[in-house]
Amino acid sequence: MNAVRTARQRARDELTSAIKAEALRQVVAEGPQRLSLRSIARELGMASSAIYRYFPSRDDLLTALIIDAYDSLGAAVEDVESHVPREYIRARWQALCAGVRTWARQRSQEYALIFGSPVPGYRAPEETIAPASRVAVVLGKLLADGWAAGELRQVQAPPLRPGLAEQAEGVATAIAPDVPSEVLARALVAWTQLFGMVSFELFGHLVGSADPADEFFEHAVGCMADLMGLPAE
Amino acid sequence: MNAVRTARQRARDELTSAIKAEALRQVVAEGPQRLSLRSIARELGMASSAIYRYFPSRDDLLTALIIDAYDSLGAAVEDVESHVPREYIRARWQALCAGVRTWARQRSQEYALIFGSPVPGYRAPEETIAPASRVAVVLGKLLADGWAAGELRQVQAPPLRPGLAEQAEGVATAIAPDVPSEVLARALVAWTQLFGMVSFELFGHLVGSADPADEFFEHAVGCMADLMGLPAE
DNA sequence: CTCCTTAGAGAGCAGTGCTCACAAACAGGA
DNA sequence: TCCTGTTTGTGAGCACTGCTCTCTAAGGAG
Repeated sequence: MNAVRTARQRARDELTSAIKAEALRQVVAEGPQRLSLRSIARELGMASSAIYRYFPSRDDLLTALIIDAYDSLGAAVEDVESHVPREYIRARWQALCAGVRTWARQRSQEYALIFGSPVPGYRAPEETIAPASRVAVVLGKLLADGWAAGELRQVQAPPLRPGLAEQAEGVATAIAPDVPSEVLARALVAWTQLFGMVSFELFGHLVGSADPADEFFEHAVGCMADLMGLPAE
Repeated sequence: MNAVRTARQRARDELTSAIKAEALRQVVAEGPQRLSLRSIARELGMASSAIYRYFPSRDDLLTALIIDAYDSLGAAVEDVESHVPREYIRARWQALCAGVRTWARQRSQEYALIFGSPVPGYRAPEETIAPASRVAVVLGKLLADGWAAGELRQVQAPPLRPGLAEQAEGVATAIAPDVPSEVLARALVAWTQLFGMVSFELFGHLVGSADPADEFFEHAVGCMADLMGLPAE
């Protein structure tokens, strides 16, 4: 194994990403349904069977795209959230939410790839876990900061059943040390609300009620901030 | 046109539902991806081209399944909710939520059909709207009852921007007359939370945090009940 | 009984994912 | 430098898909 990659390895890397790029192009243009290995091969001027030297199956190609999508979303959210001064906890939450929504609207097919219905029989492989949790990590940090600064208001809510308390504890130790499980349980509620709302907007379930969804989105983000006890501003 | 259906019409109706039944069987067994007109035809002992006398395309068959799924969900939720005494507003909300979740877990492929990513290029046709709103109607009624009985507590929340107020007003006149738009806006938040949570559970996004999700579900339902100002019990 | 509509059959088209045997190109050791 | 084993790319081929077309054979209404 050499630090200088061989010509073969370089070519392989290049073709691998060329295939992914063309695959992504097709998914964006026509949705994952119509992603076709043969047409990728055609576009790249190679035999369709050659693709299989790079991805063992169509599903594996899709999985690669999913990982990239998770990473892209994570990076986008990290970016917008990082531009908010650390002490403005609520603004950081708002930035996180806006980041998710903006990314989702700009790259709806990739969003659908991650948060839409999983392909039947498809089990998310190990390697999706880390990129998938990037956004959650941002939320965890923001809560930890708020808690450490003593800025999280007490919120009246149902007490936690022991199993849930334990689960929340587990999440805490993973991404938000010291934050009480009551807060994390409610954060999980806010979390599912956020993605539920974005999914509904993108998948057309808000047509006829809150579409366009800009103001509704802002309102919901505020409600959830209150639910988590984030400071007023 | 006769009240007595002709033999031909009877045969058509029967075959239409036989096709749908076999299609549903396949979707449940292997997911919508693998639904194949040819294998339906094979299973029914007919030529594949004959299917097209009943459904102009594969997508149309899927649309028919989607409508059935909406109706099935609506009926299930209406049923469990109707067994709760009318005056227990909070219990009715809990029943609604439990009904959605139970149905979703029992018929996850059909749930994915409705709330998963829509097929690209697919626009929900007119005829899906009515069955799609059955569950929403249940929620609307429950809120209207609570409001009429003066049981909805005031909840402190961000004020509504004019556009959202108008949208909420529209929803109100459709399914929950007289209920103030503030309440309905928050109900929409609860609504998206509910389906976001169920989707996350079904699609595996809670693995590693709140899985199994029973207690988390109960907690979230309670939080959302509070958000809407539903009475304590 | 006639005539028109409709249901079904079967061949065929263009496309798919994926496999396999084969031939080049490459990489590293002798 | 040659030689050998591994990688890459090829093209034919299999079994399948959605969908269209033409043709035949059954209803059903007058």
